[in-house]
Order: sequence, then structure tokens, then C-alpha cells
Amino acid sequence: MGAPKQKWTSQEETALKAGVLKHGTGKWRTILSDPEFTSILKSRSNVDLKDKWRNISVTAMYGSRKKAKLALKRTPSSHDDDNATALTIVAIANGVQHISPLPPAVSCAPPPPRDFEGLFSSVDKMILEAIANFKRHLGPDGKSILLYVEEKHNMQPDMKRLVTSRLKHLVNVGTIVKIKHRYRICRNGAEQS
Amino acid sequence: MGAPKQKWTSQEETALKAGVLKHGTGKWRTILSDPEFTSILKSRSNVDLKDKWRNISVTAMYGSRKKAKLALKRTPSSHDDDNATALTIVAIANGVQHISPLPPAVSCAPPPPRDFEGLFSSVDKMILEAIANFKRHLGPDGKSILLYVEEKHNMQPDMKRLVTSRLKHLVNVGTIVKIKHRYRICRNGAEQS
DNA sequence: CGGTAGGGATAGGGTTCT
DNA sequence: TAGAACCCTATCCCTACC
Repeated sequence: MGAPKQKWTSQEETALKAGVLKHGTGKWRTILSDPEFTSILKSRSNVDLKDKWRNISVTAMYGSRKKAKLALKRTPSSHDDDNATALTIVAIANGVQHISPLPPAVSCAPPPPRDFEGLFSSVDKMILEAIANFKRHLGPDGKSILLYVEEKHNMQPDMKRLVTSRLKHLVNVGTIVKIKHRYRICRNGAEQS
Repeated sequence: MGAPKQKWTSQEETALKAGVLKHGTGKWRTILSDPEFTSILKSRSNVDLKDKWRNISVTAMYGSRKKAKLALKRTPSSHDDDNATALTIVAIANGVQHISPLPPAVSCAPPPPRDFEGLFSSVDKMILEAIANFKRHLGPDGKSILLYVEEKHNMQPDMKRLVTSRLKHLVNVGTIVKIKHRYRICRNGAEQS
């Protein structure tokens, strides 16, 4: 009676995905406040978003949370990769897919991150995105970033070299900093401790 | 792994409690700097300590912060009592408890607040600590301290009498003063406003 | 600038409903 | 029984205020 279990509509789900693409995971309140999504998601809380995203991610990767836990027990591997991977999966779903399951009543998809200014800047963007979508202070390590980008491009082995060099480049020009094998966006030129 | 949530170990928690008993609440940086605790708590910040203490206190009293807030809304009563009570609880836990949940691999417990000089002095200590560590001007009243001492000792009626009499005793000998049902450490004989 | 208090958000485990 | 939706709370983050 209090609440008969409010199932997620595909509009809501689409908005959530777009929100994650735009603001990153872990920015549930931000997504909720974004005028682009707030009306669609107005009956959801930030925690709802988090939970739904978990369902989406875990379903995409393992089929279920239960299996996910089992899988993670067997392989206590870098948990960060999973998050990046999930985001990638959804990114693909949302970005590559030209038709929505439902005709979006509102333009809830991200504006257009479609401006390819060249491969480099494209990769740079993805790298920054991968880092930006990291909520913790410690950023992702190179491996996670790589995985993220590779999957985005269907495991092109060329990508690895490109990403690695771009990563170095971004560090060199001061866009990002590398601290103990982890990368972080550099806010103002230098990120001294 | 960036830091998927660094759960507090029982060693750390013990160190924090000991630190609060030694330096008082609100002295997080001091506790961190204390050579007695600095190594155990080296991966924690002063803010972490503050947060964890809040968690411990509130859990001991209400079960959770959420319930605490609700309880406080229903009863906008003197918030000071809560803090004292929490401290008392921890004081008791640290001072009376003879067995740790986990056999401490390292001697991480405070050197020895284990010197039982008798039940009286033990109770006196708890009372004084609870009051001393109070930063608000109004001290705690005896009721809440009593209540939780009783609970901690499984409602032993003896405890109630003991605490009450010790409280009176401490007032009589001038160690503490009682002002409007609240107790304060007496610094120099008189505590005029 | 550094520290603390407090409000609030998130992560992850757990629970309920279907 | 599984999976989706929802709850609980330890931990973490942000901001105002010294």
C-alpha cells in the first residue's frame, strides 16, 4: 500500500542511461537535478537511480546480482573495471543504437557527443570520460581506462597503443596527472599535494 | 580498489575509542597525532574519525542516524545528553569489558586502562570521563548515564545504586558539581557562572 | 589555511515483492 | 526461484563556520 513497487518505464531507464553518460556514475543527485532528466525521473530518488543502475549494470555483465557476487568471489579482480565496463556497455547501447525501444516523447538522449574532431581528440575524450566517471579521488589505473576504451571500439588491438600514448600525452601536457598508477583530471595545471 | 569503502577494523575502532577517552571528542587531529594511535589509524583522516565516532555514538543510542533524527524530531530534548551517553557507553565498553571480540593480533588496545583499582574508582572514572569529555557547557545529567550503565550491565539494580551513590560522592567531595540536574567537573573548588 | 560539526550523498549488503 | 524494486546504514563528501 505504501508503494506497490513502481516499475521502471523505458523512458525512465533511457533517461537514467543518458544521465550516467552525461554526468557519470555515482552522480545520482546531479542526474536528478539535471533539467534534462528531472521531469522524467521526478518520481525517483537518487537512491532509486543508484539501485536501478546497479540492476542495469549487473544484468548487462553477469545476468544478475547473484551471479555477479559469485563471479566476484571467484575472481577478486579489479572491481573498477566492472564499473567501467558497465558504463561502456550502456554507452554502446545508448550511443550506437539509432532507434530507441520507444519513441522518446522528449529528447532525453544526450545532446550530441557525436562531433568527431579526429581520432585523437576522440580517444582523449574517452579517457577523460573514463576518469571523470570515477567518483573516488583516486582515479582509475591505466588498465581500467584501456579496457573501457577498447571495449568502446570493439577490442581493436590498435587501440591499446593509441590509448597508452594518449594517456602519456595528456599527462605531459598537464591535462591529467598520474599518481601512483592512477589518473586524475588536473584542475588547474598542477595538482600538487 | 580505488577505495571501495574502507571498512573500519575492530583494531581501528578500539584505537578510536581509546583516543576519545584520552583526548575527548572533537579532538580528532590530536588523536590522530597521538603516537599511541597514529600507526593504527594511519589510513584515516581526522574527518574519518569524526564520522566514525558519530556512527558509533548514534548506533549505540538509537541504532542508526536515521532513527536518531526521527527520535530527535519527536523529542527536541537536550541534545547534550546524547553525547554524554554515547561517551559513557564507550567508556564502559572499554573499561569494563574483559574480552575483545577478536583476539588482538597486535596489542592495539590502549596500554592499560585495565588497572582495576576497584569497582568504585572504575565507576568514578567513567563518570568523570563522560563529563570531562563534554564540550558543551551544560554537562550530562545522571539519568541517561545511569540508564545506559544499567543496560550495559544487564539491568543490574546494584549498578544503579552504585552509580548514583558515586555520583553523590563525587559531588560531596567537590570533584564535580551539580547544576540544575547536570554534572560538571569542578576545576577549582567553585564553578560560579 | 586547517580543523570541526553537521547535513547530505553514495556504496553495498540485505530484504521484500512479484 | 530468480530478478526487480526497495530498505538500511557504514562510509564518504561537501559546506559553513570558526
